[in-house]
Amino acid sequence: MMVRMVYERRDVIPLIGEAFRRYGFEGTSISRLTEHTKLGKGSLYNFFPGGKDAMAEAVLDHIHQWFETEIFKPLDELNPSEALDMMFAGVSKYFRSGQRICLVGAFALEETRDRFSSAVCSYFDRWIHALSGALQRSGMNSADAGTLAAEVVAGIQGAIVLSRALMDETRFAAIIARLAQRCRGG
Amino acid sequence: MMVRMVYERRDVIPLIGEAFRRYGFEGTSISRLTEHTKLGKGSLYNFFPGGKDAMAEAVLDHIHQWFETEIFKPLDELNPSEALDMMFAGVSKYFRSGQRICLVGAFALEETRDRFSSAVCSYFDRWIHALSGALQRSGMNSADAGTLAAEVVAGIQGAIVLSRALMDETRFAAIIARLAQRCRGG
DNA sequence: CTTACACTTTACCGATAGGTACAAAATATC
DNA sequence: GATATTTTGTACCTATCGGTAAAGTGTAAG
Repeated sequence: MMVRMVYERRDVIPLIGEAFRRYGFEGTSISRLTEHTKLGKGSLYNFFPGGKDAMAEAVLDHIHQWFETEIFKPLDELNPSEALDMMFAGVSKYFRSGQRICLVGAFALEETRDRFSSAVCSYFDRWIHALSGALQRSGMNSADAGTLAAEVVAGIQGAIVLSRALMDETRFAAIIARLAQRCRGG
Repeated sequence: MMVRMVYERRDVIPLIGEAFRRYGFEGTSISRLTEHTKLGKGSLYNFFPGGKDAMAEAVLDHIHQWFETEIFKPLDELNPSEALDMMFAGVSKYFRSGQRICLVGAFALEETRDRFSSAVCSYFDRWIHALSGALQRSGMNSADAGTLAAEVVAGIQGAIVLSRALMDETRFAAIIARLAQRCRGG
């Protein structure tokens, strides 16, 4: 077994993710990634023999894992009220009040959706079902919980778009607050 | 004055817009635009001496004009209930139940936002204010109307993201229906 | 018919795209 | 320390990128 190196595959995935966030999938060139990761082309293709597509796949998987442990699992297992607080606080921090985009949402809007459709689909599907489950455990009936869950997940995506478009972080916070309120039955 | 030709500048703008929608700004190459518009490179640069940026600017302007006459003006001038119906019906048709993306929203997520920030910002600003005005005329107080307007515009953007991610048009319709219901005070 | 101008076609430009080849260097195993 | 394996740097490949130049073609006004 090798001793932990400064740059392993798993260390470079978040850096690639940030580059995709900033420039989009098409707008991120390999040479831009070498600057951003401080890794040569050879190293990049050594870690990701599948090229840019494989990098995107790895990034999407990494994101899904983060949400799985930080958001989805708590929604499944914790008591609903606590889990909902955790979710809204978690996404506000993760998306930096809308200044950091949701890469999965951005991919859904691009042509790249077709290339990574299963990753994109499973992320949102998992989120909605986890949220819907928590809402049901908090006393909501199944149909209402499903509708509200989809509404909330969509609302978060929309809040990112809007706060970035208007370059106003407070928009994100305001919309998130309203969504949280409605989950509490307001 | 010249006789109306088959391809004028204004005829080609929607075609360029559709290409941007499908492939994104970075993903749309000039050669792809020549195929999509059936115009040579020379013709394109004759119509848009500023290149791809000028094309995007023209497309954004064209979109804003469409919304101005079909959505924003009615919200300003018609009676609120009628204007709201028109808005929800209009966007559902325009975005083809989420299968056709909002280019302005997509630009807000990309790096291109910085290049076209004023067009992106004014589009959403205008929409929110027009909607807020209609909601106020329907009896809502100013603060609530402003909050709900932002929520609805964000919700529409989120509905596009979600329905595309899940490849399910019915999601779009369901979320739009709920947003409409809340505008009617439900 | 001629002149003027709008439009199109074609060839071309340097830069950069994603990707490969391969030798050198670093590291791990024995 | 010798050997096997990973990791890295560099040079290189073809294709395409956005954009330009200029000659040619069509149309319209005088």
